[in-house]
Amino acid sequence: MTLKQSYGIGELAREFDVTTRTIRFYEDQGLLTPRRRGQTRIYSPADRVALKLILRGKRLGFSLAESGDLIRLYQPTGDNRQQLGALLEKIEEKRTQLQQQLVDIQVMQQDLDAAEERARQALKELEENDV
Amino acid sequence: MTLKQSYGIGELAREFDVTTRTIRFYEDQGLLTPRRRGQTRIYSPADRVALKLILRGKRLGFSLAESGDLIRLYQPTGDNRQQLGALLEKIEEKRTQLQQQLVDIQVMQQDLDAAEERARQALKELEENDV
DNA sequence: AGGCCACTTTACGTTAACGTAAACTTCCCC
DNA sequence: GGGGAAGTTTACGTTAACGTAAAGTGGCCT
Repeated sequence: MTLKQSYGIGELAREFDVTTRTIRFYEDQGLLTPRRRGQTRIYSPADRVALKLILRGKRLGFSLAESGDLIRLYQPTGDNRQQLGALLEKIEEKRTQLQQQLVDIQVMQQDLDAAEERARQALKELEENDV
Repeated sequence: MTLKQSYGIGELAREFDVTTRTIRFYEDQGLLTPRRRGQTRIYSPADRVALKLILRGKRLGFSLAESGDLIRLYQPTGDNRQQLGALLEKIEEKRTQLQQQLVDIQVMQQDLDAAEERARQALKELEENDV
């Protein structure tokens, strides 16, 4: 048994812990493109991947527009040289941004280490005064 | 010659490339606490560090409230056990979040690698049709 | 048939994080 | 003493990313 090949909106909502409103909003923004059965939305595995990308982007502070860019980086569009060039530029740009974020995270982690150390030290001193 | 020990608002704005409006807004939110000379704001090195923290936080998608938490992690407040405990919890929480972000970044970097590879491949095929 | 889901559309409301404009004060310079 | 330049307060405006309500549709169960 391989992957499921279609999903309902409630199903996705539960899986990723977002509201159906949110999912429909992303469609409004052009980030998801479900087909319809009657008037009901049916989502493909590609839509599911896109949603996953969006939420990952959110955790990193990306705007929906930025996540839209990322999604498009995946869609192998019949491209000419112009577009492929622009694409490579965008990729490079994102790479730079991610690098910066990596550095930011590392610095913050060190800051947290220091803060924890100070807190533990303060606790220790309280203990000693207790004795 | 050591560090400067006070800064003007315009000075900070230029250094960090934000508007003075933004800096005053952060003060409104309780994230900066400049003293005054007359009616003019004078910022301490601590304020400058706080501002740096805020902007780093922004690059990682933190809200101002979250950055406010981080700033407070630095201010060695005369603490009792209760507060120190809560502090250590907060630190642990942030740590977890940063870990998740690290993973997210790594996955995205791999995705970018794949996207770049595909783009380069598409370019190559265009070249070959040109010959 | 009645009822209960899960789904739909439409539309107005909300919050965060500033932008933008207007109308001052202060200081410095010529 | 007139005019920038940089600072200030007050206040309304704006954008992104949804929340929230209202009213309707379609299936399935009993």
